[in-house]
Amino acid sequence: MDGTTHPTPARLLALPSWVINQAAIAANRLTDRALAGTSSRRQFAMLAALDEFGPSSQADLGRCTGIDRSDVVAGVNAMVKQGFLQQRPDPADGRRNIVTLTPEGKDHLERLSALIAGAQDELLHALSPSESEMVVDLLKRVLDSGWRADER
Amino acid sequence: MDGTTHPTPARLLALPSWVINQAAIAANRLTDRALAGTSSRRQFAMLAALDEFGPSSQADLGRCTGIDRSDVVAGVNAMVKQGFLQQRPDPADGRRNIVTLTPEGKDHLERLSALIAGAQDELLHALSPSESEMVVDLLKRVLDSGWRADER
DNA sequence: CATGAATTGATGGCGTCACCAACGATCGAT
DNA sequence: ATCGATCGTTGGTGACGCCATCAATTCATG
Repeated sequence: MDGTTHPTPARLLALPSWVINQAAIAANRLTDRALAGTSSRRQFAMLAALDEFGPSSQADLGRCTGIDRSDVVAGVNAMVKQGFLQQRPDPADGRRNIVTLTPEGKDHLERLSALIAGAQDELLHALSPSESEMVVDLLKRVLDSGWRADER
Repeated sequence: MDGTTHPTPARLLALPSWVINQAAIAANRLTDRALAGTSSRRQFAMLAALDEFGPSSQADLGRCTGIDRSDVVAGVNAMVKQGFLQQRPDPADGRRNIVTLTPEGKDHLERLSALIAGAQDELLHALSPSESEMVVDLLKRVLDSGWRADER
């Protein structure tokens, strides 16, 4: 190896899973830096879900965001403590907690959303808008083809 | 929320970073299951690099695979212990260790390669070959546009 | 040649993440 | 009334990405 140049092995570049993972590493690093400790990506996902679907149980929250039930707990607790979420038992089902987005939570969501939007631009500045759209659409089809954690 | 269906929030589907990350989660899960404890993804990357570039220092190994120097150590030690790698000091540079792929390591690499190839097919079975190629090419351009860990 | 900057292997640690197993409580269907 | 499924919760696991630091060594500078 040269020492000054660091080419990537062709065997890795030929692996979609490798390339996708490296892209995800870059994407996560950029968004984490953009968020800069204000919140985690997971919490943003939960806020976004609550904003779009309204009050939900924690299990539903986890399902639509792809987050494990057990991991939703910590996120909900933290954001309740911050005043972004409200948690109350479901009167119609004693098992469930109904989680609601507070106005402060909504504000926080919009704040985070702006920060994350900037990260997207950094991440994809090498691609044209139509190319960016193409990557996203293709990857969405990959996701739709299955392979959530519990399935299969 | 419905409880039986679990739609993904549009705000997340609109984020390239989110979609890429979810795809990476699926990709990693599939490859990890394919490897099934025979080796880690990291170790495969290191084997692939050594096979393609020949004996390298640990630092170079880490650079071309995107693995931190400190994490290369553990991987090398483990694979030396397994007989897949050989480690000797560089006579020309007292700081470096020269890591070499053994014949057993080469065999192991090919074994892992076959397992991982299967995972790629599972991952991308919803896309045509040309579409798969397109995703990979586009993501490679994203990677080329920078954002390795130490830069910037 | 002497000095300081840079690189290397290595250790230890950090926080996040995805995931799993289990539990008591509760609900639903039979 | 019973059994299976679902809920929130706890606890834990392993891999991962990353960082700070260290002594040893090399290299570039004067």
